[in-house]
Amino acid sequence: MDTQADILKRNGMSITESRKKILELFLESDGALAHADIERNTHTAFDRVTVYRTLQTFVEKGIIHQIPTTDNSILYALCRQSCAQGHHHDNHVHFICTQCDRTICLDDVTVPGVKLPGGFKPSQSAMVVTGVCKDCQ
Amino acid sequence: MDTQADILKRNGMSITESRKKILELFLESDGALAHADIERNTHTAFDRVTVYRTLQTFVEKGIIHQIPTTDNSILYALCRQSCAQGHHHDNHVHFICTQCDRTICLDDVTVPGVKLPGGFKPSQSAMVVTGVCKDCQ
DNA sequence: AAGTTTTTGCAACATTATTGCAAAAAACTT
DNA sequence: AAGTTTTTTGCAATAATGTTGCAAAAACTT
Repeated sequence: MDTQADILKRNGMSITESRKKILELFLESDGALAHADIERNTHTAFDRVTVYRTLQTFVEKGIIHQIPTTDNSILYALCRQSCAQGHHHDNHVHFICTQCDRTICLDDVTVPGVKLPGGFKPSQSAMVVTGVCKDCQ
Repeated sequence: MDTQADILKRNGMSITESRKKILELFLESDGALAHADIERNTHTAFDRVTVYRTLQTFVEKGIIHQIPTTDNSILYALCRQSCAQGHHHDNHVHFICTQCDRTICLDDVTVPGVKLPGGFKPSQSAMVVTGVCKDCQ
C-alpha cells in the first residue's frame, strides 16, 4: 500500500506538508476538486500561491488531471485505478451529478468513437455526462 | 436572408450597436470565441461589462452556447444550422484544432451514447474532440 | 414627440490567477 | 550530523477576470 509520501516520491517530487495534505484531500474525496475546495478544506493553512503551484505540479507529473467545465473554473481529479499506472488521462468520461453536484471520474468507461465530418482527424476525446449518480437515485 | 438586426428582433432583444457588432463577430468567425477575443476584435469600443452582459443575454436567448474548456475560460459558439431553429445545444460535439487553435462546433454530429456503470442515470452529454481540423491537414 | 422600458457605461468592488524574490525547508553529499 | 545544493514556500505586488448599483443614454411604444 501507498502512503502520500510514497506517491510523491515515486513521481519525483519533494515531500512537503502542503503536497501531502492536498494529495490526501484528493485521496479522501470521491469527486473532483476545484481550487476553491482545497482552500476551504485546508482552512487556508497554505498560501494561495502554493495551492496553485501544487495543482500545477500534480498535473504535470500526471497525478491528477483537469476536467473541462462550463463555469469558468477548473476541476481536478485523481484517477485511482488507471492513472496510478501512469497512462494518459485524455479519454476519460466524467460524470456531473445534478443532485449532489459532485463530478466523478469514471476511470473504467471508455469514450466511444465518434464519426466526424470529412477532413477532421481526431487524436483525443473527452466526454462530460450530466445526470444523477449512483448514490443519489 | 437574415441581418443581425433580424436575429436580434426575432429573439426579442432590443437592437443596439454592441449587440449587432458582437453578433457580427460570431457570424464572421468560424470558430468559437472567448470574452477576450471579443474585447480584442472590438478594440474595446464597448465597455467590458456590456460584453459580459451581451454574452449572457445571447446565451439566455439561445443564440450562442457555452463550450467547456480546461483553461479557466468559457468559449462561446453560435450554431448556424441547428441552433437557428432554437433547439437544445447540449448534445453538440466540439472540435479543438491543435494546429490553428480554433474550436469548432460540429452542429450535425450527434454525441454517441456511452455505457455507464450501474446506477448512473445520464441526461445530457457533451464531447470535446481534439485533433487536426479539415483546414489544417 | 412624449412617456416607458431597456440597455449602456462608469465606478467601485470582488474574485481569481501570476510573477519575482528572499527565506525556509527538503534533499543530497560527505 | 553538519554543510552544501536544490527545491519549495510565502509574501508582496500586480494582473486579469467577473459582478453590482445606479444614473444617463438609447431603444422601443403609442
